[in-house]
This record gives sequence, structure tokens and C-alpha cells, in this order.
Amino acid sequence: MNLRDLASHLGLSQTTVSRALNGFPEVSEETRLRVKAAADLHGYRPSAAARRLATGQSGTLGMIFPGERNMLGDLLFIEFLGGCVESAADLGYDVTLAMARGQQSEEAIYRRTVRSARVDGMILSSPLVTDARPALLDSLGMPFIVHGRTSSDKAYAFLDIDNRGAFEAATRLLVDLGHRRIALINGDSRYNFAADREAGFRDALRARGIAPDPVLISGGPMHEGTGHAQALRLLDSEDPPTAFLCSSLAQAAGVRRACLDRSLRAGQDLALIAHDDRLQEMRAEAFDPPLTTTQSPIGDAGRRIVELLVAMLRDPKQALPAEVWPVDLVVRNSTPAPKR
Amino acid sequence: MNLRDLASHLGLSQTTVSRALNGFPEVSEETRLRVKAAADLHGYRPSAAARRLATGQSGTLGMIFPGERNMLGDLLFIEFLGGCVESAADLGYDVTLAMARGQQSEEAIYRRTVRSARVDGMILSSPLVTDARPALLDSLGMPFIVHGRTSSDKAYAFLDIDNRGAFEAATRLLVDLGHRRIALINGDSRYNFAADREAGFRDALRARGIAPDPVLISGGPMHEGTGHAQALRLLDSEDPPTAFLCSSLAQAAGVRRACLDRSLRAGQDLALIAHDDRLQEMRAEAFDPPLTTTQSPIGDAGRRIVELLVAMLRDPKQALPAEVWPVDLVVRNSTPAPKR
DNA sequence: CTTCTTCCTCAAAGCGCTTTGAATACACTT
DNA sequence: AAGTGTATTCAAAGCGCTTTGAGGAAGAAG
Repeated sequence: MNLRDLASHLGLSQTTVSRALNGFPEVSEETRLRVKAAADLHGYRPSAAARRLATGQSGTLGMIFPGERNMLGDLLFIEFLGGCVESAADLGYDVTLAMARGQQSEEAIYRRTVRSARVDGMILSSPLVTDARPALLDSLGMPFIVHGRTSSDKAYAFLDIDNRGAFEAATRLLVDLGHRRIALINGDSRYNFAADREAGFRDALRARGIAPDPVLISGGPMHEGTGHAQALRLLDSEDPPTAFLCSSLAQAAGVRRACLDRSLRAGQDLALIAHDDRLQEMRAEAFDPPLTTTQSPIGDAGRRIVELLVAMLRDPKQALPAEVWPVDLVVRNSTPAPKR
Repeated sequence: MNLRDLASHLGLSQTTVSRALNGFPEVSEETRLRVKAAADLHGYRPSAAARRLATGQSGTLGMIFPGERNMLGDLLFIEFLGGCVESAADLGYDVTLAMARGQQSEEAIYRRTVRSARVDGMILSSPLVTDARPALLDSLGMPFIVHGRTSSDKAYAFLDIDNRGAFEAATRLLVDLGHRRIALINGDSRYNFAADREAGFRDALRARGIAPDPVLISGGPMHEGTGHAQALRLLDSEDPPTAFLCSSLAQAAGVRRACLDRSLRAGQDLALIAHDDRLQEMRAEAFDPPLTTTQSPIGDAGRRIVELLVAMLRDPKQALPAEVWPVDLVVRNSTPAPKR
């Protein structure tokens, strides 16, 4: 059942039927009701392909699979992706994935995707401190929004959380509790979020007149092994930290294990704070002990970012969205004052 | 630059250009080369929307986000998805995701997806023992392929691994080593793969005249907590097992932790085998000790399943593919004979 | 020199929708 | 009665591709 059939069935023109269905004001309410009823009755669904051709819009948003894969980073990605897909569906958009594979240049993927006009807009995730993609997409004329931020001269749409403020607050909490040697176990330093977190960490130390010790600052993939390895290194060092600040719960789990290896109790003998992206099956409150965290649900960010992108597509003239979400510091039971 | 422009540029008709580009035999080799060169030169990309409208094919494969989410299950999903996206790209297809959310019936999602003709075929993952989706898609006339199997009267396309054989072999290995009390920590029993694994487990025991003890058979999500909880329960029981067989490496990690809790060494004091889906960042060989596994790369399955589905779409008359991959039993260092 | 093939190329007809510009009908003004 | 809006509806022209049915050119066969 296509539009023409439906129209002739109703004794109306395609124009009128199309307008009735799409909510244009030129159609009388009576006609609209009649049309809608008939459409329902016959199970009419407009052909996505035809609409796309006619409007030039694909009704599809694109996302590129992260090039660098690592287990718990993937978990963040999928939670974010889930949020995106969910709100895209609500807004009538599809989400398609492409993949930057092996050595094949990521740029080629983006170019190809853009040129075949398969997507109306793109979502960039995990931006690097210096990331070529915004400029690339700009030059290709493809609307996009970044989850996170990056250094760029030009304005671009983004949604980010206040990583710097979050880690500044967390560090401040630790310092105010009396901690002086605080270890930061961060994400990979090429990522902007990690740079921001380190900056917040340094801000707080500087504000309290503490010189950051480079030994105490490290980074790596967002998984348990990173936390374990770095924590062991530090616990076995000459002047071990009294507090750990981690970029993910998984890293915190590694720190916890390292502490156990050294007969220490994380959250009691040592303070432990982690950033919590609110993954479905990894709850800071179920940690032993319940973990003090900086928290911000990454799934919500996915939902919101699609809303913002779709709004951009619907009204390209509006100002580029630039949201920075505050991050809650949730104090639970893992942040004692340092042992004397 | 569209087809008409390109054609007039070349002094050819659209027909000829289209055929040259799409590899039809009616075009002289010389013309084809000329056309291709010009297309490259001008960066011509056919409009996906127009092609879709003209051919009635969307060039898109659909996948539904798993309704039930759990961390390491998600990891399997994303590894599989990555494989799918990768080979879809090679074959010129997009992959779009939909999501079965909350209480909204999964069926509605499938119906909607099918009716708007956004996808040419669908990939079903994580089939249940009794799963309504194959019959549903069949009745809707949507081509699909199942990753795994399910009980269904009708024939359907699938790619599965030999879960039953794998667990039969693993169990046999343990029995032949002298183990008599073997615990199975499986996936959720509603999933077909879990049922198959249990069947294989029982096969091997039966073949050796051992009556399976229901106490030793349990299941749950594919994560560390499941392995830990079940192993603790069993280790603390009256007649603890001497060997564990797990459905995932994550579960095996939990078993290992439970053993440590009880001052036992998994892989030395107790035998431990797990199924290994070959996730990027979770290597059985890096386990302590290196784990004996039944292994089958789930990413490869994703790649292959898309090949099969695309082949089905290109030639709907061919027989439905039905591949069952053998699973390697890789003996490493975690399967000692039982202690006397 | 025709007539047939074989090869290559073409014009034109869709695919199913949106959107433009015009037409009709009707109620009000003047 | 003619003129002016206003509210509805319509026919037709695309969107950019694929594909059908035909036509022209060149070489082979009669």
C-alpha cells in the first residue's frame, strides 16, 4: 500500500494525503482524520527510501566504531550507544555504525560515509586532545556533535561533562581530608577527557599549595589491569600515596585488588575515589566498600546528544549547542582521612 | 555530481554509465574504464537514497540491541557487532541498530522495523531456547539469520558454534583426568547456547556412567560475580567439586577469586575450564594460570554471519545457510587431575 | 549487396514520496 | 453583482537512480 493507492482509495490527491499525514496546516481537520483512519486501517507506512530521496534527508545518524578497542572502554561505548539509539528511535532516526579498521585511515571512512550521503549527521565519540575529525567533517559540510571536547579553533557542537571540575572537587575533598600524596590513575592521556581530569587534579593541588609528583600521575586503558598494575607500582614505591583517584570503576577494582595483594584495605587504609559512568552492571554502591565517586550517567549523555544533533538538523540556523554537564561528587564510604 | 551530470560530461547516457559502474557485461571495457576514471576524478558517489528507491533494497542490515543488558554479555555483543559492521562495510551494507526498551514489546520493534522497509535483512542474536522471533520475522517476510539456534519447526538460517560438542569434549577431558564431581557454571538457562552446553556436559557424564548432580549445575549472567558466587557456594558445600567448567572467562575469573578466598589455587588444586569467545582484551592465555578453554572467536562469527545474510539477500532461492562451527578445545595449564 | 548476429548504447519509464504553483469553492465585502 | 480573501484541494514536477525495450554500428554469413 503506497501513497498513490491510499490517495485514490480515499478519492484524494497524493498531496493532500501526504500533508494530512505529515501534519501540515492546509488540510481540514475532518480530512486529516479520515486520512489517518484509512492509513491505520490499511497499515500504510511511507517508504523510507522514497521520502529520503524526495527530502534529501536520510533520517539516519552515523557513528564510527572506536578504532581503539579495549574491553571496558567498549562498555562505556555501548552504554553511550544504547542511549543514542534509544533517543534516536524516539525522534524517528536510525543509527548506523561504521568502523575504522586496522590501518585504514579513519579519514577515509568519514569521507566515504559523508559522500554517499547515507547519514544526516554524525556523532563523534572519544575525542582526542588534538582531533582532526571536527575540522574534517566541517570541511565536508557534515553536521556533527562531539561527545566530549577537543581543541579546535572553530566552534563546534558538543556535549561534555565537567571532567575538570569533577576531578578538582574530588582532589579537593582528599586534600581537605588531609591527604598529601594522592595518586591519579587516569585514562589514556591522548584523550581530552583525561587531560581535563588531570588539569582538575592539578588545579586542586595547586590551590592548596601542593606540588604534583609526576610519579603519582599515570594513565592507561579503562580496565582493571591498569588500576592493578599502577597501584602495585605505587604501593611498592618508597613513598606510597595515601589516596587514589581513578578514572573508572574498573580501574578502582584493580586498585582494590592491588591493595589486597599488599594486605591493605582500599577505602579504609587508603582513600579511593573513582569516576562512575553509571554502567548498568557496575555499581559504585555495590563496591566493597561503597565507593566515593564523581558520577555522570553516560547513557543519559547519549540520549541527550542525539536530541541536540537532531535539533541542529531540523534548524541549522540555530546556535551550535555546547553543553557541559556538572558532575556530582557522591561521597560514600571509601574516603577516610590518611592514617598517621 | 550526480549520474546525469556525469553522463552528460562523458557524452554517454545514464544507462551506460550506470551499467559501467555496476559491472554489467553490456558495456565495453574501454567505456567502463573511461567511466570509472571520470567517476573517480569527480568524486562521484551514487546517492544511496535514489538507489534504494529504484532497487527496493535498502542496503542496510538491522540488529536489535539485546533487551537484557549485562556487562560482559554486552562485551560479547559488541565484539560480535564489530565483526558484523566490519564485514557489512566490505559488502557495501550498513548496519543499523534498534532497541527493545523497557516494557515496550520486542515484537512491536520488529514489526515497525520491518514495515518501514528500512532494512533488507536482520540478524538475531542471543536466541532463547524457545524464541518467537524467527516465526515472527518469517511471517513478516523479512529475511534473517540467527546467531545461534533455537527450537523451531521451520527451517531458518543460522550460524552457531558447536556448544554441545565443545562442552561434551571439555567434560570428557575432565572425566578422563579422573574428575567425578564437576561443576558447570553456565549462562542463563533460557538461552539456547546454555541449554546446549548443559546437554553436552550431561552427554559426557552419561557416556562415562556418572550421574549428574543437580547441585553442581548452575547458571547466571556472564560475569565475574556469577562465577564467584556459585564457586563459593560449591566450595563451601559438603562435597565440593574438583573441577569447574565455566561458560565464560569472566565467570572463570570469579571462580578463581572464590578459590583464593578459600586458599585454593584454581588450575592447580582444582581444575578449571572455560569457554573463550576471544574478546580483544580478555585472553585465556594471560590468565593465571593459562586457562584450558573451548574457544571460538565471536568476532569471526559476526563477520561470517553477515556474509551469509548478504548471500541470502543476493540470491533468495539458495538453500538457507546452516553452519555449525566446531569449537577447539585448547588445553593449557589449568586442568590437573583431581587431588586424592 | 543483403540479412543476421553481436556488441554497445540510448531514451524513457518507473520507484514512492515531497513540494510548488495553481485552481476551486465558499464566504464576505463593497 | 462584482471583487476580495480564505480555506481546501489538486496536478505535475522533481529527487537520482535502475531497468526495460529498442536502436544503431560493425562484422559475419548468405
